[in-house]
Amino acid sequence: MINTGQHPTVTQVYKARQFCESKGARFTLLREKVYALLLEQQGAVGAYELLDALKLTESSAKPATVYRTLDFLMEFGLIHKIESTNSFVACHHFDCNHPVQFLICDTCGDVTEIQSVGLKDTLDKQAQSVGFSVVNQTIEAHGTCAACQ
Amino acid sequence: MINTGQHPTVTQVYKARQFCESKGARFTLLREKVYALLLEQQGAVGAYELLDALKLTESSAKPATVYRTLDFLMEFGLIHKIESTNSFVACHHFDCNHPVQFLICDTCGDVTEIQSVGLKDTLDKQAQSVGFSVVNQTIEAHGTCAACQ
DNA sequence: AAAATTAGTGTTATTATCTAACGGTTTGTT
DNA sequence: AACAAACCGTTAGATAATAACACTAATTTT
Repeated sequence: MINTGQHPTVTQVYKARQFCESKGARFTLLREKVYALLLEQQGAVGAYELLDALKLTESSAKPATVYRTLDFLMEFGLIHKIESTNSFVACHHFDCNHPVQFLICDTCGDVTEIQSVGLKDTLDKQAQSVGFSVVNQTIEAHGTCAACQ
Repeated sequence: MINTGQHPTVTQVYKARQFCESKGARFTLLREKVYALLLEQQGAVGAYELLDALKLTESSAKPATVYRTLDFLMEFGLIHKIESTNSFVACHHFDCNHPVQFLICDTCGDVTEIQSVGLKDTLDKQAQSVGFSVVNQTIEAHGTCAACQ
């Protein structure tokens, strides 16, 4: 790690660039900006909220701009979509290949990512037992986080 | 069970009416129609697809009509929303109070409901271990069903 | 280096999903 | 009968997402 002492977002963006380039994908300025914006958010953000933020430095940004960029970032696992709220969160450990589940606090909006292999396997096995082969999972829990109780 | 020998939908609608009325809720004609329509579908249906079907017998139906009705049916557990596809499925065992997870076949569109208490508990415990208290869960697996393999 | 190909972006338009608000009607309660 | 609550019709609009096409930048091939 070269960027020791940098602002967390800077470090994370650097990691993301390395990661993308190592896979032969281009981490363009637009992609960097969107990823950085998501990193700065606490909780998940809708695409249009993100669009508004992006417009501050990219006046030409339009819905398609954002959705295309989000698609790219999702494809490489740099961000995740929260299906139950149609919103997006940055992922901090795209490099390891863990399953993903979310704890979404309905009070403060905070989103915690957990990576339970056990949970994933349990669902896979349940599916297997009825002959269903799982390609991807959506596991999201809504409730109240520790801080809000 | 009084309706022995009836068409499955008829029986199920009857059960739903009993269930709602036992809870002091009105199972109106509109609600019955929407629930029956969902029962007849295989797989999940979007609200607008449902709206089109409903219009055949309820020409005044509008988006709000459908969404209000879906909200009611969800509140009483007669149907479920599939968050990852913004669509809806009828539930056949609203009377028992099991957790719900879905297996969604991306090939044929079929949706299988499973009720794994173990899966629910596993997620609850994972959440608890970080002080998060779960109110409701969204668990959906996409992949290929037995018939499509 | 030029040409060809691929990937990325700008832009316009449109579709899909969902909700707010208000008024009238039906149902249940006092 | 009067009242309150729940339900539905209707209009309007908000929010979420995609299609299609032209143009530009990067990469690969020749």
